Amino acid sequence: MTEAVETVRDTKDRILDAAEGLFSRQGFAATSLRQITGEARVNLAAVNYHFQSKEALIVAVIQRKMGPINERRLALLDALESDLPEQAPELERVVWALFRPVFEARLLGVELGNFPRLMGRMFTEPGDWVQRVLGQALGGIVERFGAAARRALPGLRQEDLGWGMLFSVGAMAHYLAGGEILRFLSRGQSNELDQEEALDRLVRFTSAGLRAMVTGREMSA
Amino acid sequence: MTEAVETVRDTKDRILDAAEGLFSRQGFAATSLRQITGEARVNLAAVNYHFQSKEALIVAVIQRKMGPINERRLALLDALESDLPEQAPELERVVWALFRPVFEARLLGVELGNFPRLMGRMFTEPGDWVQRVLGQALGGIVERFGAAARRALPGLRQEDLGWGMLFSVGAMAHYLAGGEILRFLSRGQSNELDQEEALDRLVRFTSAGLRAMVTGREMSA
DNA sequence: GCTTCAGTCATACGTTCGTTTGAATCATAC
DNA sequence: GTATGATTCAAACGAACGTATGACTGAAGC
Repeated sequence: MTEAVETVRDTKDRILDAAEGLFSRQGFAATSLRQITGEARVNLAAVNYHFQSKEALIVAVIQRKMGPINERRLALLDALESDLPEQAPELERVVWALFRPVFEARLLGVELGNFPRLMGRMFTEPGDWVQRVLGQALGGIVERFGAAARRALPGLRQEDLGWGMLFSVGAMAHYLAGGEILRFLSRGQSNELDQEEALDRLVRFTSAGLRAMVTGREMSA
Repeated sequence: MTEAVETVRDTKDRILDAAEGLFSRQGFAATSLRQITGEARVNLAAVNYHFQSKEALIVAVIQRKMGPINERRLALLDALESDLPEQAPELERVVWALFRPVFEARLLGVELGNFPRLMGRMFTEPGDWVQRVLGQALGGIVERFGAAARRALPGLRQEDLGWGMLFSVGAMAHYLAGGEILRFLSRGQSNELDQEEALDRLVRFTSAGLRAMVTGREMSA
């Protein structure tokens, strides 16, 4: 009985879900609307009806999950800072607040689904406008977490922070997007993708890397 | 006088050069053969004549630069190990030998051109067969450098190494592929892309991260 | 000087792409 | 029950895709 009725919300969400999964596995350019509507079992024209274009669909896919993730990030950082109002929080805790929301299976009732892997792809996805959407969505996040990191790590210059963030985001994105390559690099020794262990490892790796970015500033040559 | 004669080598290389640049900027799927032949100023059919297909062209683009890079990597590592035959080389030196060839402007007479950026993209590129080409090209490298890293870092388990390599490759790939995002993350403070500084930063970041992967191995619950 | 053959060229093939159209279908309100 | 507005549907659009074809070009071999 329930399956006979398919509301608009069903259709839009089914499109978004199918698109998210296919984009994460194949990338934006290599995924056709016919694949998406086929997997979502909706009519081809539904994409251009509910969204206006393929490009707008991509933006919708990103924004649906990116907003809640960023809210959660800020909430975690707020909690950290109000926990010890006087002193700066430990660097590991700041980094943890940045990465944790991406690893959470459920997020304020929002299933992440295939979004983490898609998020990993986005950062290296070609196309100026994808980068623009990403930059717009991350603007405030970079500012807040950058300030927190510099408070947690005295001596870290703005320039050092930029490099550290670049590498950290790369490490995260690569893990999230990584399919077979993890198993390959570790030669089968790594355990199956345990989210908690992965988050812990990532936090430790990037925190140590960030610390190594602060230098005594001897003139290099 | 020189421009009137265009040999086969000219044509094949012009295709490879144009393809490398376009692939690195747009990705494989989003780049059409007409774009490539247009930029290379050769006939459309030349691609399917000199290479058999678009897919084979991609493989050719990758292998042209990947081989020399890996040879150079092994040469640098050999030099390191024969330098101090008794003791293990410092971790930073091992990591340096792994990354340095990608950053070198000239490499055994081979111009790297747009390949570094393409290399950054490849790791997150969708498509099973791209991953297969990559894995095949990197097999020996992972083995040799993994062993060297474990000798440089006693206590680093195979599992730890797998995670560390995953994050390290991600950091490298993200920097190489990164276009505007570096300037964005650093809020305009970072200097222009200075290859030497970038390599130094990357080595410091990933070495510190790798060191943080070795743990006392208390059962994590 | 004729043959040979690797290379280049314009052109077209069949397919798939994103998008559009207009009719059919449905729930809701009166 | 009939009108209304939103949604779904099959079908088609023109454009762009990767690939294939066959004629043309030019230097090398004899």
